[in-house]
Amino acid sequence: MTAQEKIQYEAKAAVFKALAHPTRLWITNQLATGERCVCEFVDAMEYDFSTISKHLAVLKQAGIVADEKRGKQVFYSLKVPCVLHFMQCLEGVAKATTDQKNQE
Amino acid sequence: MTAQEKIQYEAKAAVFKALAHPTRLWITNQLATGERCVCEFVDAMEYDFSTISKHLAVLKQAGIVADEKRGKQVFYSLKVPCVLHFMQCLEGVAKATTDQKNQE
DNA sequence: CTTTTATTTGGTTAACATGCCAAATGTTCT
DNA sequence: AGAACATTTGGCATGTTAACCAAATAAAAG
Repeated sequence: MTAQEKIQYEAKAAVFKALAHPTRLWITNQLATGERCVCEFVDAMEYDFSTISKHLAVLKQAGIVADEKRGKQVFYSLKVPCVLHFMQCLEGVAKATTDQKNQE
Repeated sequence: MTAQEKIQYEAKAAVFKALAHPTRLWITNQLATGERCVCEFVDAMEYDFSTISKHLAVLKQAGIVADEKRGKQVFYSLKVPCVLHFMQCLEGVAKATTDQKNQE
């Protein structure tokens, strides 16, 4: 593996890492149908404002979402729609692992 | 979010988490063209046998790869090819973040 | 059956992630 | 300007991850 390749894999791994949390995955999925205000996420989840805000910062930093301030509110939107396709593909994998857990 | 949905997102996040490491992403990509023996990964990377083995265990646990012992060696293969498509899609995102880093 | 080869498992340590609270920032309304 | 609202930032406690080394297992060869 060359130094260049290493950088490439690190960059891609960072994107996976940003998505590797149920809350952030849920947020991403919420953006499938269009932009959302931070307040909408907070209302729908049991978490603190600051917690949601930090999750959004992680997604933004990874280049997965974009933010735009309009008035007092901040709206987030999805920059990488292919995440949704991949999530769909994982439907089966996730089912297998949860079934496995239930068996134990 | 219902309890059922929560479980779904947790299961999918677990898959992202398993892929969220440069070494594991590289391993996954190596499997694109077919199965590989553990020893091949160790030869190509600078890491310890045990380190590689643990990365493979993470991928296996997540349902991303399958393992098969043949003789003294263990061969790993890719169970979820759509990971490769997604990695390809991330080409652009990863490039943007590395460019951003270079600018700093 | 002992040695060699291939791989996994256990233990340890340092770095990182997550959630909450409190405080800071920025925007609109009065 | 000052109050009120929406969001971000900093700090802290707790839990998790990643790497190495050493020891354990498992198959094959001598």
